[in-house]
Amino acid sequence: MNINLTTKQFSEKTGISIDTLRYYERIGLIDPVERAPNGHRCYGERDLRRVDFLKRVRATGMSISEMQRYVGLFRMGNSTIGERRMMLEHHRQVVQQQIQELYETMTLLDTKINGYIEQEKLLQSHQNIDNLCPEETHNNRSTY
Amino acid sequence: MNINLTTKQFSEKTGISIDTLRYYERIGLIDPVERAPNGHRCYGERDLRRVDFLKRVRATGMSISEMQRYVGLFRMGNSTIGERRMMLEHHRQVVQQQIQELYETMTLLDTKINGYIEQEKLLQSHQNIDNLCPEETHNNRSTY
DNA sequence: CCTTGACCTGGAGTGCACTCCAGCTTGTAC
DNA sequence: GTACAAGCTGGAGTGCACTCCAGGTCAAGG
Repeated sequence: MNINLTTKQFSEKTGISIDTLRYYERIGLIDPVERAPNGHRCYGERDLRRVDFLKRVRATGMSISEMQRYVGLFRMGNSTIGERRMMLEHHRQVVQQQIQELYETMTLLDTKINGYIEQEKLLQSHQNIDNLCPEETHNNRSTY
Repeated sequence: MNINLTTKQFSEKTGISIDTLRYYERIGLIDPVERAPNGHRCYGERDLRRVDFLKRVRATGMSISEMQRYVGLFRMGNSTIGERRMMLEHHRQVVQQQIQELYETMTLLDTKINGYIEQEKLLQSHQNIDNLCPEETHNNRSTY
């Protein structure tokens, strides 16, 4: 079951660029990757699981330095489990808030989209009567 | 009903820093704000509505250049309504995907948090029997 | 043997979205 | 009347998270 991927393969599999992978290794987000005899990196399952995790938290707004802190705690062993749990609980809250905000924005977008659809209909009908009241079609509400 | 706010008041009301407000004006995201006789900015309702909108889409990941494009279209009048609607529809999709991703991450976080809680309990009980099997408490799974 | 392409390293460069600064004017409080 | 906060401008600086680059090694194919 052990996988053994080249940098390129691993990059394609994770969707993270080669440069970013090396960067993550440099700054300690992933442990030094195993090397083939020729010095080339040899990514394994462990790396895949870790990068998947990092990718998820990164994509949901955890900063690099926070991730570094988390990984640092992980390396220190069991004594830091409480702290790690607290970090994840904190991030969970952040994620929760983001979801809230996104829903609110989606509602706003729906309202605006519907407004635009209405305006488009109106413009259509005004066109049909040969643009008799152009000023009426120029809805100059100040809201974007 | 007309409001008339100083830069500072407006900044506090919108939660956007003074510098950012002036920056948004500079790059055309908001129209030149009215001025008091002394040259100081005088933010009104129109600005408030617009900034609120910008803030929302910004917070949900629309880039500055996209916002500039949208605002540019707005300025061009009714002929761009279709395009604006399409932009908002596109952003709606982006928002939708973000929500999806956030939910998935939340599930992951919950799993991890519960795992940590279990481990904490285990450590607790091992401590109670005076750490007889320390290697067992050192759960060395390779996943962060 | 030579080219091609994937990989390596350390370090420099990039783009985004602000954020800060110097040097100025203006308005209010003591 | 003088301190002091708040405002103004144009331009420079910052921090983040990558991303690119020069200059090199190595392995396989023609």
